[in-house]
Amino acid sequence: MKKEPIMQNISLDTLFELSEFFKFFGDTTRIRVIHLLLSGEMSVSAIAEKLNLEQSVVSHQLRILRTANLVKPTRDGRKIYYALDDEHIGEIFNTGLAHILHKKKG
Amino acid sequence: MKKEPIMQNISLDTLFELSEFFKFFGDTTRIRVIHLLLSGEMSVSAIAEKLNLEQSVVSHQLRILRTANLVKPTRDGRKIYYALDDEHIGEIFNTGLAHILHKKKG
DNA sequence: TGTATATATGAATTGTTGTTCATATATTTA
DNA sequence: TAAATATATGAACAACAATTCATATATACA
Repeated sequence: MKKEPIMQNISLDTLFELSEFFKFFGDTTRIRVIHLLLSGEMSVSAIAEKLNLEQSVVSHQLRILRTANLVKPTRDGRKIYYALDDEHIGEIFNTGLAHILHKKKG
Repeated sequence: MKKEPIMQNISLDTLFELSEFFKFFGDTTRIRVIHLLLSGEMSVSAIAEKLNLEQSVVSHQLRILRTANLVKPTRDGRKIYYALDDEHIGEIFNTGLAHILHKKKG
């Protein structure tokens, strides 16, 4: 089933927000974090270790994602576990991924 | 029907390409151009006029989209008409838009 | 062939963004 | 309460990206 894209009237504001939203996916570090969290919540240190990144880098990027409500933190003792906040995120990730993989095949 | 995001093993390279891909949507000018082209092909000058942007701004951004094969040009006389090259683009645009609109409602 | 029109491009500038490093805050435990 | 651990944050720096302006190229037409 192929959906025809139908253009709606979308305000400048909404288009701006949309581009801002896509920006969150437009960085390698953040997309790797998002990818990791697709399999479940994880602590900051675990993310850093798994992705082989400095703790500070991960914290900075998590703050950006958290501020945008893409991830949400839960404290447990001194660890803070981050999880994806929105169900749509996986969908967007996968749609983009499908495109990339489709193009790879040619 | 809600799809559970299932994490696959994705190479670092692919994740990088994915973030690069999302970058194209992460700019107001480009997302406005993409939005416009969802309704069909359009010449450079028509895009510039419709979006109230300098011709040079539009050309620069079109080059970026063209290089990434997101749009394709067709010359007719001295006008060049640009169209979205990939069917996925509308899908990705709409998925992001759905997210934005969903959040607006709260 | 010269002029007008449509688009593309290069260089300079400016604004933005990611990382690094140092340090601060919060929590646990000795 | 002091030390250790986990995370967050601010400032500085470097890399990058978007716009502007000037100009180049390509096509059409008089």
